[in-house]
Amino acid sequence: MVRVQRQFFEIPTVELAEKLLGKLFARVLPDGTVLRGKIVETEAYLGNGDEACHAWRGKTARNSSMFCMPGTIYVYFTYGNHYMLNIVSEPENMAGAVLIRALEPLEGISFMQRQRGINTLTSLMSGPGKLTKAMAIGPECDGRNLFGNEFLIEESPDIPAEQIGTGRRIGISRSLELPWRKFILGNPHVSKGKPS
DNA sequence: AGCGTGATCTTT
DNA sequence: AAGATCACGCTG
Repeated sequence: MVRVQRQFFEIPTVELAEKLLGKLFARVLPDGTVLRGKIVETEAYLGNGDEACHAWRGKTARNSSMFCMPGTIYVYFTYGNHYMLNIVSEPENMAGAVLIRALEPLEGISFMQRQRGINTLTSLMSGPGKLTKAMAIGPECDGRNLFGNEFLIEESPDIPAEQIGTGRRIGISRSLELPWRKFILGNPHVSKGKPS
């Protein structure tokens, strides 16, 4: 497996949301267990002009890692239960991130199933809250990055444009008009959530 | 379709 | 200090 270069993340956020489709997200646990999934659904969030973005009003304690260098990981807690995983984009001190909404499980599946308490595949990581639970990603991961030995994005061929679906983002109430959700058409691991 | 669950942010 | 909101997931 070949990791993507640092420059991979240094492109506009919406473009990055598309480029990440098909790439592999991997976590290596301290005991050497490898968890790996293919990114099949993403959403772009941009600090400037996007009222659905946590950082649209500026930097706060919660969203501060969104202002870090591209390739940083932004993890936050919501709805009293769920952690969300984002990959930070845009130059340092600018806010932007791509929410990872769904992964197709590839490796470490028994660990993931144990984490989730289920034994199916298509509902294992088909949602942003599900995939963090499956990969045991919590608040301690906020602010880490994809350049060490724990979290990696690995190369895989780009998804052809005709296989990429685009639409409104899910579960938000503002900036509904921005078509910044991207997903692989027909992939069974894409989340079942519907746009607002 | 309805609700749990708790941090964060806005408004008083 | 109180109230609203929330980049969700599960039951029914």
